[in-house]
Amino acid sequence: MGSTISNSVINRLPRYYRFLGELKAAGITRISSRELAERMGITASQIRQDLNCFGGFGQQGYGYNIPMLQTEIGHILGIDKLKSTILIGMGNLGRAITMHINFETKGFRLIGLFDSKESLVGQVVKNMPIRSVETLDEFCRENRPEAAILCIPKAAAEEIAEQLVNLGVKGFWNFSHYDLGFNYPGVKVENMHFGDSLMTLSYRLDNDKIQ
Amino acid sequence: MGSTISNSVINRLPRYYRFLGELKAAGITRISSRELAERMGITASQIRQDLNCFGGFGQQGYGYNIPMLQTEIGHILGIDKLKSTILIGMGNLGRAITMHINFETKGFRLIGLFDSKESLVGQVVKNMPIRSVETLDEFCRENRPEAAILCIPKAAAEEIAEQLVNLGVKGFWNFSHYDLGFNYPGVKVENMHFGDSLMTLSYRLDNDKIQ
DNA sequence: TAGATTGTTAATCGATTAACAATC
DNA sequence: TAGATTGTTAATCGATTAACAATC
Repeated sequence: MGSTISNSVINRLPRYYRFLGELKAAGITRISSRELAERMGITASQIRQDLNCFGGFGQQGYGYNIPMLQTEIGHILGIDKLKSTILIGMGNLGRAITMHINFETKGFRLIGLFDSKESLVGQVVKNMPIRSVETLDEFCRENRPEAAILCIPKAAAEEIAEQLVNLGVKGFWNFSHYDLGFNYPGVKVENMHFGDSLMTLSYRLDNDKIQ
Repeated sequence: MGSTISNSVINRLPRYYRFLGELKAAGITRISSRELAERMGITASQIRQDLNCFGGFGQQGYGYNIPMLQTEIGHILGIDKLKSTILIGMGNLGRAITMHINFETKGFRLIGLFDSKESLVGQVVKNMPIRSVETLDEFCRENRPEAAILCIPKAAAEEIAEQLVNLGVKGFWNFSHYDLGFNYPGVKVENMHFGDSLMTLSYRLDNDKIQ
């Protein structure tokens, strides 16, 4: 096992996790691939194929045990292994993410907030002080964050990403418009490109009128 | 032409638009598919295939004119046709999106902000008053928004989405954990599932160690 | 004209769906 | 046991890459 799982499969796992969580919350304990497929709007084949990348979690003639399957998928996603994370850029967006996201249920622990604006430094958000980016090196050498969240403009992101990669950061949750991806091979990047997503919606609204 | 363009192609268009914008800003006026491919980390074939879904924008022996190509892609994306949009849910996230996003350069015009919390109603953000969701029907019948941004929890999203679809909203930028997608055929949805993205990053950090 | 690079067709690759034997 | 549903192999479909003739 290892790195042979396709991106398409990995990107679907969180959605499975979510649907199974809802079913569990509704008190349902068992489901067939056929029924789950129907609820999710995909095919039963795809579900069985996807799951069997990681092992046989079902039982013939019965289906899948919902709480067990959810736990397994969470484990595959590594959300039970909290990874230390810092956030750079405490503007509107950074602040909202800090407040809004439940990191602990998604595999991360937010341990530091940073901004370059001196007027923000020292403010406390979610029980953490906003630190000066000047202290980033020191903080990282002491606390060894595995991941970083970039809520800063493109130009700043280029600089900071370089610095963080050198400090051993292995993964980025990237809200900037800087395409980190292929500049640092080996580093994992998940892009949240708001603008790209909006433009895609614009296209769909103006085109494919039917269905 | 019309609805025969694959999602893969459409999802790549905003990134082309972004890269061409940067090249234009750098004062470069001309580029070959080979060189653009190199900069973007994709193949030249893919660029030529993608562009030729919409027409021949290049010139043999020369390449592509950067400003012209960017304008064309913007036009394809429909970002030169502003679509009226409302935002529901003025918590941390909704507020950040209102402040942070440049809607006008991405095909949208934000015309209304809504929240159910009476304590927020009347507050002014970006020169717009936060309105009560009670007034949503009235506002939509008067202003006919084409799109809506959902920054509310799943349960609220289910209700509000139903209401908005009935009021003629044709597209959703969805930050909630409610999977609108297949409940309303014909309605366009772009999901921004923060949690899903974070979990995917978690997987990548814990797995595919090499490269 | 010769060189470069597109537009486009053909070949390859990967992902999704269908089918079915294994088995609970 | 009979019925149901998985795990898995085979078939199909779609997307990406390669190749090359057209043409600026």
